[in-house]
Amino acid sequence: MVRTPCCDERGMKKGTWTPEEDRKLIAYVTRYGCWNWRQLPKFAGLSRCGKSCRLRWLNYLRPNIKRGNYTREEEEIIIRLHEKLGNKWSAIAAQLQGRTDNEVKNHWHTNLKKRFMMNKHKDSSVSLAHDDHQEQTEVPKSSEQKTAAADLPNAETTADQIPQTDYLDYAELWSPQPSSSDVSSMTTDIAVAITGADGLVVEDNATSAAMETIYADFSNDFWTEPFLADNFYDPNGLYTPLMEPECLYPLFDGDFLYGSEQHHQGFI
DNA sequence: AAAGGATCCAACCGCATCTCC
DNA sequence: GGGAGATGCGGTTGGATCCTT
Repeated sequence: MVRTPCCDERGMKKGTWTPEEDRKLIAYVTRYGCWNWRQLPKFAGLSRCGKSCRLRWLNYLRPNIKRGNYTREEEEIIIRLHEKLGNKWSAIAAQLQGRTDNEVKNHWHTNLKKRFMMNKHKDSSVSLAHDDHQEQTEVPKSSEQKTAAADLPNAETTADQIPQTDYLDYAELWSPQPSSSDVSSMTTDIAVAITGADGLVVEDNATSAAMETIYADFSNDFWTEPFLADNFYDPNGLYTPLMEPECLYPLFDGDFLYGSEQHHQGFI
């Protein structure tokens, strides 16, 4: 959204991603997987560094990314895990299905931190002893973080299973915004979302329109025309990536990837 | 209505860690 | 074991948008 497009000294484009770039990246990763981020932009026809492609995919384009408002439960998990782990955003995000570390980090800095500190300040007037404990846990030493991370609950862990502290009244930390269960948009199934099926929400920002354009484009040429990377065919098979399941759209599991007419029509 | 400040969040940067040879 | 390259992670930036005056 934000950065002014520019190029670095090697001609690599920087700044905001265009719908066309998104389309290329989605097309490539869904078809070939993210086998090598360094090489990927070259084969995908992108003038971006691999790092930028990876970030864009992981934080924005990959499937099952939940966007929009956070639920009470999600905020509770973030607060509790942040107490326990510190700024281990990836570990925290791992406990929140569909949330990225970047998004969790942003949400913490823009919403939760403020309220957390206010609450902390309020409590400090009540109990200094508790505050001391909090100072320890809020900025854990790296070794302590590692230990805590090793103790992390698995992805199925609910907020109730995470140890609570006795000095926080989480009820005062909740966002005044409506629960995301009411209004949040979720790219649980991007492929379905872009079909415009009844009852489905799309992205609530400018990119949603871009995404629709991207996938609309698919109906025109992506599934019927050879992909750009095919033009770079390497007889040694170098271009052929390992298909990493986590890099694929769930919808693409099974026959759709290979052209199921039924799925194809649903997708478009 | 306009100006200025505050907020939000996508994206970049640099360092840490992992993996492979 | 160690060096090089790839990937992951957290801190930070900065422009768009929202809010207040």
